[in-house]
Amino acid sequence: MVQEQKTLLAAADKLKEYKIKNTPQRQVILSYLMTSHDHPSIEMIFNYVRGNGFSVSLATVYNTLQLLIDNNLIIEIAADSGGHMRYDYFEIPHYHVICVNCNKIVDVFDDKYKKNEENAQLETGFQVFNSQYEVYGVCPECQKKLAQEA
Amino acid sequence: MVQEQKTLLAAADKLKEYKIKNTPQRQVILSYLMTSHDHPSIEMIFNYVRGNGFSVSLATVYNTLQLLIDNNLIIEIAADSGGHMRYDYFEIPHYHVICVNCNKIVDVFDDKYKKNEENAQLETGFQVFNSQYEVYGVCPECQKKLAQEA
DNA sequence: ACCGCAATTGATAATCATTCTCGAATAGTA
DNA sequence: TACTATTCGAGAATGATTATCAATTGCGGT
Repeated sequence: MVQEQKTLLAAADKLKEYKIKNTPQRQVILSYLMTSHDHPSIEMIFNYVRGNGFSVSLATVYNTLQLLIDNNLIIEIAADSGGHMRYDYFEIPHYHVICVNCNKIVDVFDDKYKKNEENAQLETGFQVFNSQYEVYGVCPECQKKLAQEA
Repeated sequence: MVQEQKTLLAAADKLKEYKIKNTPQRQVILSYLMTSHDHPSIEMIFNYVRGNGFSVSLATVYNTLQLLIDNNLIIEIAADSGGHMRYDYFEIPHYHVICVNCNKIVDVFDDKYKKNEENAQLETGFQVFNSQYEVYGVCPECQKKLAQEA
């Protein structure tokens, strides 16, 4: 069995686990997010699904992503400059370091930031179920580029 | 001197400090963000400025906010459901606890989350200059409401 | 205090991401 | 296999954001 089929099955299992009705579109979108680490935009997801021989419309991509967000399977990242939302499968807690120059997003698998959730709950009385940490800076490549220009 | 005038002067000082050219519109917008703690949306800011007898267009509100963001004077908060961006003066580090039901935003003045910036820099080689932490949950009021409905 | 000019404003138009609509297709169940 | 609620999708509608550009204005230099 080729790798591609395995990840499709993994996605199907995950959908079943969350009691989300399975469709080819949902399977492909989720499997893409589960295996790729490129924090794709809506457009990238749309192109990926069509590029792999599945039919899909933009409306379906939007609907599916919202559904996965509501089920806490994925998160939405606001990559500020450029203004496009990006999406990320979020089984393992991690945070994002974002380059404000080229919008690259790098994962850091460290869940220390999650410890603040407890405190947030105590301070505010909110019933907390998730949190997100994002760091802004300039990536090594852009540091070089910007130094040359100056 | 009335309070309102004081905050306008404070905003003017801040603009000078950051070498941003002073205009009435910028002064009012910044003073609003500096003194209000209601994390306003674009629309709220627009209405506030007009409501206080200053002329302004939406384009100017957008431009001014982007300028203040670029100067790290304010930050943009993605209040997910509803999808409207909210803005917050950010001199004193704090994080936001957001109600996913009513979109209320509560400040928690605790900068422990900022400690992760150092690690992010080490892990990724990025030159880090800022970070943002957001917690998602249900506020006490909405907890009651949702319990009653069930 | 005034000049000159680069920067800003603002009304409106243009753009473009996202949501809506609703008939057709489909998944899951019995 | 048949049934029914759900989902899909093409295109239209919406609405937030950005672009345009002439008129205005802030401000450093004189």
